[in-house]
Amino acid sequence: MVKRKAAGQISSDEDRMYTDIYDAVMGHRLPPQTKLTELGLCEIYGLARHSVRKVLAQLAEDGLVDLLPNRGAYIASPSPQEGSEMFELRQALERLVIHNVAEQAPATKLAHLKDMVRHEREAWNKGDRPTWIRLSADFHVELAKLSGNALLTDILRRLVSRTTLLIASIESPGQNVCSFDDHLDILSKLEAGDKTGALKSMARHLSDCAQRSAKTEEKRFDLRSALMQS
Amino acid sequence: MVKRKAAGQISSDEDRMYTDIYDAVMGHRLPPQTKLTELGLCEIYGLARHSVRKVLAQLAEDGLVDLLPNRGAYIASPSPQEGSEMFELRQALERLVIHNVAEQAPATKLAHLKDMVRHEREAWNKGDRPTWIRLSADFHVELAKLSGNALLTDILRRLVSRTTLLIASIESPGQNVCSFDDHLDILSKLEAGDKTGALKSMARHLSDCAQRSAKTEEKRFDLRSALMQS
DNA sequence: CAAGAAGTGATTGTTGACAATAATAGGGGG
DNA sequence: CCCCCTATTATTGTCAACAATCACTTCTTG
Repeated sequence: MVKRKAAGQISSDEDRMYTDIYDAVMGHRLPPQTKLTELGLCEIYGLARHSVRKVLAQLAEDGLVDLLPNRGAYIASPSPQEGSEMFELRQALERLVIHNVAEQAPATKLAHLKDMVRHEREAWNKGDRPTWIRLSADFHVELAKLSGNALLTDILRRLVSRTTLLIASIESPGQNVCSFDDHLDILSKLEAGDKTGALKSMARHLSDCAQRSAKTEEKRFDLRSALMQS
Repeated sequence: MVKRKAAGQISSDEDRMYTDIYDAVMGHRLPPQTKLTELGLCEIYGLARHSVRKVLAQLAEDGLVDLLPNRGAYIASPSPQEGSEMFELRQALERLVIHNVAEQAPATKLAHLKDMVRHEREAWNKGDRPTWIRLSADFHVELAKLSGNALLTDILRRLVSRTTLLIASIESPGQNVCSFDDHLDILSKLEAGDKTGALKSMARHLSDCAQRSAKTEEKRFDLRSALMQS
């Protein structure tokens, strides 16, 4: 469950709308550039327009939707440029995460993460893609929590959402983009007290993800240019 | 001037309110924990309450005010814990900034920054503390812009605001907390192509700032405990 | 006299109506 | 036949009144 800061109380319906859209985006039932009309969401969730706008603002803040003035809310579609910026940032931030966890976090806390990876694998095996994608993202956020830096966790949480949105738009279901094997590898390095190894594993993991998403975006671009010629 | 993303158009009055409060906080004319009542701000800026609430939400998003449900908006007062978290993050992010600027940015772009530092020194010499603090913060943001990573710039901008708020609450006007000498040092290292040196200068600069703010916060705490005994 | 409870005033949160803007469809001129 | 201009419709942005909540004063009671 995604936590948000106190900014006017949050009704349970608003919370539901947020997570619904989040899940729908991650399961790419809501493809990028889909328009979300306020009135439509009002009817679906029985909320006042004001509340809908509040949730949309939160989604925009987390980078999941783009809010165009006088034109409405659209599911975000990160450009390749933004994609590489995200991963560059994540490299810097998750390096700090690993550093702090390796230095400070007790090994007992890592058990929780191992459970998560187990569930990740289960979801993958069952073909439950939305759950898998969500857990795959949560792994990085939960790891960040162990760093003890709340600010870092919050920023990384948003960044992971955006990254996941990027990945969710990839249409190759056979390819696993953010492997639980990698996650398990990072965990075992941390358990063994091998900080340098953990740093390397994380760096490679992120670099792999970045490359994969960049490649598929390139493919998408080629496809478009191919259509242009016809 | 602080740029914000498109999220419903921004009237010039709303913009003015944002920058006014920003400046007032930085010049510590608005000390932490000061309450900002909506109606008061409405009268001052001739805005509707709705607009005021929108700006307050933005300020909260940037970490300058705390928004307590049903209790109103208060100028934020970062705890020592948050303070150290901020600087830890800035160390990681600004290392990335320096790295990118050293690798990519053309030296000609650095001229602009040199001008800024000049103005910084002027403001300091004139005793214009608000302007100095603002320029001192802007230096880091403008440097981040040269990194070419818009996401990084945006995150760092908020972080710098929060840091500056922390620093602004320090009551020793004689002490310069974020020296332009340091800024100049970083610039010259970058100009000379000395990436390692620039990284070190930046790291030391931030570490100095962190230490100073931590020290004064400790002092404040002592003062409070002293009052408790009376 | 102190502590707690109820009432009052001030402040925030929400709802619905109105205004402004952008997307769409239809018609006239080139 | 295509393009541009205008009218209509749909959607977003803003405003003002209403409801809920909180802070404070006053009154009662042990």
